[in-house]
Amino acid sequence: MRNVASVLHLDLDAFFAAVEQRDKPSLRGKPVVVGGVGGRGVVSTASYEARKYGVRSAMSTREARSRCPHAAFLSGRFHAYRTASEQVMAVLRATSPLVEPLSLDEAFVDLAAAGLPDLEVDTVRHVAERLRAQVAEVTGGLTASVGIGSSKFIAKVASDLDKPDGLVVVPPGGELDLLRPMHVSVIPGVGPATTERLRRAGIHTVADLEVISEDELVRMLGAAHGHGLHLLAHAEDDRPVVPERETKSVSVEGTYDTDLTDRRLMAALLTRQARRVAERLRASGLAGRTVTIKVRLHDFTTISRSSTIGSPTDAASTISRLAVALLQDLDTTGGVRLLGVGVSGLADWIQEDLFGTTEDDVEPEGDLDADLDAGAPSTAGAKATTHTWAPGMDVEHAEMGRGWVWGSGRGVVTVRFETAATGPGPVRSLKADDPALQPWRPESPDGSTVPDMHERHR
DNA sequence: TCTGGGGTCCTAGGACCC
DNA sequence: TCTGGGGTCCTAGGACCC
Repeated sequence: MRNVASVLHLDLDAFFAAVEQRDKPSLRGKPVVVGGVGGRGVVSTASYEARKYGVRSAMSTREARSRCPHAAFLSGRFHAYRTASEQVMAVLRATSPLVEPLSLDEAFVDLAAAGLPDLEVDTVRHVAERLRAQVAEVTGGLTASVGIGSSKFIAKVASDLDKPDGLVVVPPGGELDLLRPMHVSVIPGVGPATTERLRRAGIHTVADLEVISEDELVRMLGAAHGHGLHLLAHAEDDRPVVPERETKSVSVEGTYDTDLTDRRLMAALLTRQARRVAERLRASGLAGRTVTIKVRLHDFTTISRSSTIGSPTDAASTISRLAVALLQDLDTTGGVRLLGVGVSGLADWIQEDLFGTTEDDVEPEGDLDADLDAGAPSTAGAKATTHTWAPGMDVEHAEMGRGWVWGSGRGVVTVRFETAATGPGPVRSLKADDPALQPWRPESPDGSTVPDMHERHR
């Protein structure tokens, strides 16, 4: 917690529904529900007109229809939402370099990094009013609710206090007075399960929580959660605003309108999902070692199975083969309502098989593999070297100029390049004799660090 | 015909290594 | 023959968030 109100939280009001109303005037002033429109869909966002009828996020669309039959039910246009979101984030970033998006419609802004003359309440309030006006201007009239406080927690609570289209600044020193009467569920991380456990212990408000010892909370909720809750109950929150967060996993899942019973169909659906995961991994320059499938049975019990391979992959064929194999071990009698595939254990580099022995559905637009094959050193600037290792042999990294080659196993080498054209990133589809090809430089300042991966092969 | 999709973080147990 | 801990990795499940 800071001694000034310098953390801002901005939340776009009923965002998806508001974009629809903006783009289709006939929907303005009317109830609009955006979400899954299929038999098993749920509400993503309800306009304020629809909320009057009790329609809420995460409610099943069926229930929303029964509560508000005359609403417009829309499945959503994510491209439009992303565009609007990017416009808003650009406005925020023009105010401070420290902007942390939480989703398409929400972000924290660190005003301490905004270069303001001071961080007095009046000053930050003016900044917020200006931001809200700019948001409306660049998005064609979308409104946002803003909260400002001495921490993320307080800013987020504050932005909720005067929705929609509101602005609340919590002056430093006023945090506990604000929180004490509130229900424990205002604390981030306190969901239905935690609320129920606390309720059984007679704890309902933040004030109730405040007088419980940390030890007691840790006993009740576990180390991490108990400790975190104890801090937040005392309004102690030093979490920084972090602009970039590393992706940890990529997944695709789907719920089907009728339960699946045909295993061949399930395998085909997993394969299609694996392809989409692979596409997204490649688009982000990522690859991962752990493939996980998720299976939700007819009775809503959810099962996951994972398997981890020796080196990261972004190949649809590898991901789908592992996914389908994981499914084989599962009993799905009774039917499956959801299937999903995910990849985690991500690295931002890729292992190539130089000898072309894998079934890979990657279409190499250039033929980096072939050029590196058989020890053929490639090219200008890159000077790639090929090594062949015997099974079980220790593999060490080999420095090549300012770049690196890694490898493990027989005949497999991992190469990471960067090009003048694309900047850092995997460039597997580039021809090896492309003059733009430069060896990738390790990111550590002294150039001596190699990824952890290496340790595993020794 | 209750209960989405994309994520993050935590826990607990077992394997394995030193 | 018995008896350790500590650390890391992997797996499965659960809570939570938007």
